Amino acid sequence: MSWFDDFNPAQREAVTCPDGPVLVLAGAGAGKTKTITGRVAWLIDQGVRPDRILLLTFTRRAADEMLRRTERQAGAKARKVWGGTFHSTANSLLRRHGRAIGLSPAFSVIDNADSADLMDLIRTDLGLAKPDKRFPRKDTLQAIYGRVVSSRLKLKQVLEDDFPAYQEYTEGIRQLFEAYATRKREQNMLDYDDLLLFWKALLDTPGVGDKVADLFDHVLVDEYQDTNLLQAEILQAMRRRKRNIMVVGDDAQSIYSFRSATVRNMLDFPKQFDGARIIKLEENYRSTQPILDAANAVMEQAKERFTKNLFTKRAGGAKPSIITCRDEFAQSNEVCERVLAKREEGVPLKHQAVLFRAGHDSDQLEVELASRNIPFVKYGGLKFVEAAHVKDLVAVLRILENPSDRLSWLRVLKLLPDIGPATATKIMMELGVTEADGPGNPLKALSEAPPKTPSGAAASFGALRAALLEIAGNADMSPAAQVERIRRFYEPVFERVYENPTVRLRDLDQLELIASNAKTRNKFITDLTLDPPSSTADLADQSQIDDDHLILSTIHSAKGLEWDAVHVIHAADGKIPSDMATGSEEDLDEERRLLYVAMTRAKDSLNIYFPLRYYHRGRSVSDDHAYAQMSRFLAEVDPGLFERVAAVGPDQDEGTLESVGAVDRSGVDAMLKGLWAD
DNA sequence: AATATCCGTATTTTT
DNA sequence: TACGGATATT
Repeated sequence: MSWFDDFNPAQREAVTCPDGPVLVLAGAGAGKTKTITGRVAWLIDQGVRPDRILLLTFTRRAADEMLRRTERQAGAKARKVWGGTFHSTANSLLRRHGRAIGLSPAFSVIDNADSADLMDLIRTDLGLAKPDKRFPRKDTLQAIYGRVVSSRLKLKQVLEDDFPAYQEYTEGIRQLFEAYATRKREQNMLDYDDLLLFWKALLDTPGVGDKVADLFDHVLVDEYQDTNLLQAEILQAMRRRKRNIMVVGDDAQSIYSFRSATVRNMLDFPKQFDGARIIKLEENYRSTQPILDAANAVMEQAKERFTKNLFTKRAGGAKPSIITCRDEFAQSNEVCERVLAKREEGVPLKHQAVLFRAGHDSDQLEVELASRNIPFVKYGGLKFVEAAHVKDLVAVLRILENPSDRLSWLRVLKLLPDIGPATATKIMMELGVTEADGPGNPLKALSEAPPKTPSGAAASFGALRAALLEIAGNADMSPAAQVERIRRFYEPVFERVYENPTVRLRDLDQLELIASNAKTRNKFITDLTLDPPSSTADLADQSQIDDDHLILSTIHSAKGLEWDAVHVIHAADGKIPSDMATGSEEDLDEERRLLYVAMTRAKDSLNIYFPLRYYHRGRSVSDDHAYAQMSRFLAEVDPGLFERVAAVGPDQDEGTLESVGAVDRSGVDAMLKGLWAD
């Protein structure tokens, strides 16, 4: 078998090991993807049915990439492998088998923002917002809830550990969460946490649980260090009869603890799965030794340290550079220069990436790239589906899909003039949009007995009604056509509600474009929440994207990827580590791992930039600025591991007028005096 | 009851 | 800053 030859002994062991639990510890660049895809291909080759293999990955994109690679080795039948994220797998399983636990297959999936809105609603309904003002706000509630579910800890414990300021509201919060769960159940809605929770519940249900678990002969899990306790429990339940499971991960690359991911899952795996075989992949095939040396040095300072150092047989290579820039503008300039220089050396743009901590860290660079006509695609930090206007339009689709979805009704109705929460509630009552999924049919009511509305809202309510009824009465309408039809109602409304309609209008175009790729409305809505566009390329007209383009990405979104040349920007204290994450040693260690992940994405060339000065953006034209320190993670390692460079950027000193002629204050003085004369 | 205005505060990463 | 939330106004 030809593809089989270029595995090293450890990889080969992982690929061909016999049935049973296996833990693969794979350092950065050790051929993790290759090993997993090799394993899947090998299993298929051994006669395992592809549709009985479950491959759990971190993103939809990773799953697609792996299946594509498996296909090369095992042929087209590899397409039948179940691949996806925990959440998307839960979604599929629950749509098929959810009836067994009283879940209608048409359930809708809500994102964190919707979940927070619903909690906010309940908070008001229960009167919890009133008595004092320190009751947690909706986003905090959402965070607490997610933490309780995914860490499997008690509410009391979570509040004590992570939200001590709210401990006195424990009872109120508990009440609210109970009501929240009930409402979701009544309205047939699942949030992200529920997807996992219900999957677990399905597995725990006598009779059904075993059947679901037995759907798969083999389960493989990528990026295991970034799973949470609930996910580990799901895996245990999935594998209680057939114990064939392989998990692959690297404890040094765990960067999702904010989502309750815990490396404990990796450490405990041998306990959870008795007799687990442990295989270590330590040889790095990606980076040059100087890059690895620097990355290892950064990790050495971690408080808690697991991994041994990575090594490579790749000889030579330049030391990574740390480039000190005068300010952010100089940084952008320097990145552009170096990217272009690399391209001159023969490294195409798409084999280069610029990485950063937060989505907006690339804003200034994007301006510079655009002005120089350097094409780029950005991954991560996209807020497309969270934008209010996108949510508005999707809410109309949600109403059509699930007419008892009060949250969406409320959102849409409140857009209309003279309709606020009170009137909206009244209208919902008239339509029979009940809490419970009752016998009433709101759309039928809308058609037969239109509710009374304030006179100011009459016209736009009529437009909404027409759109809803037309789409509901036309079963053949494609998702894109539905979006188009809704826009006819929405755009006039939207121009009244939002300040800058023109910019936002483009998002609606993009939404329509995405809809045109969807088969059904339900799938469109679900995909939008479960697998939202993750890059600017997902949003752009494909023909508009240059063949060769630079990659911009948050470090989180860069996970698992590699490039010839990597440029890490904003390596300043306050950015990496983020100011928001310097509270505890654990937080700091995670930020450190983040930098480690960024550095180990590089194959041949690694440039790390940090601006000395940050201007306070905003208000006046003053030159308010603060000086930054180099990231503490870099400052504390042996300077000999890096090449240090200073870049001042383009010359900004253009001379001042004062130096050109004589000084004349008389005009200004007269003007100032004149201000106060009557 | 809806909307305009003001004030204070959080501010990241993603399924 | 920009946004959410509380208060003032229509």
